[in-house]
Amino acid sequence: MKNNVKLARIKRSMTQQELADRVGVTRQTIGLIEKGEYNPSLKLCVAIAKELNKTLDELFWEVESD
Amino acid sequence: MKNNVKLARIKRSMTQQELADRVGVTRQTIGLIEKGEYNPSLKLCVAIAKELNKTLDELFWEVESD
DNA sequence: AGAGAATGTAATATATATATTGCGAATGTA
DNA sequence: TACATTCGCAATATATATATTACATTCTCT
Repeated sequence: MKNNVKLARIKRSMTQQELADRVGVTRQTIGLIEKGEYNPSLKLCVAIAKELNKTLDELFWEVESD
Repeated sequence: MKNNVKLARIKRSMTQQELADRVGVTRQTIGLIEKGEYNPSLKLCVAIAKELNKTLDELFWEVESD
């Protein structure tokens, strides 16, 4: 479950805690998603994408690397 | 959690059972996702999208209606 | 070097996605 | 009519996403 969340978050100079608060989860959840160890729910993916001004595809579709 | 899964599946003339088999879940899970009552995992969303030759955005991003 | 913020990570608890089984309704078709 | 296919829809069981709490590590700033 590789993704571009960490990259997009840092570009917007947000902390994990800030993003977590804005999408209504804990910092740990964001951390594990960024690490690629979680398989997050669609609802959470959408919330994260909107918060980071990205689409689902930009964050989660066929991510090559970072 | 509205989406375009049912529409895309029928366009490819697949049954719920076929799609379920190909993405490795049960027919019930597909049915509930199509009905919009589930909050599926990202991994499952990606599997469904690939099976239906769509992207995440096409199936799950800001779906207006069907 | 020290302090504070941001992050990594682990243990246990809880909520919920998904499986399993089964039945009923609608549809097509022989 | 009868049979098969597809789908809707329950009830219960299981797996796993997420919360909670806590501590360690890394980085930045003074």
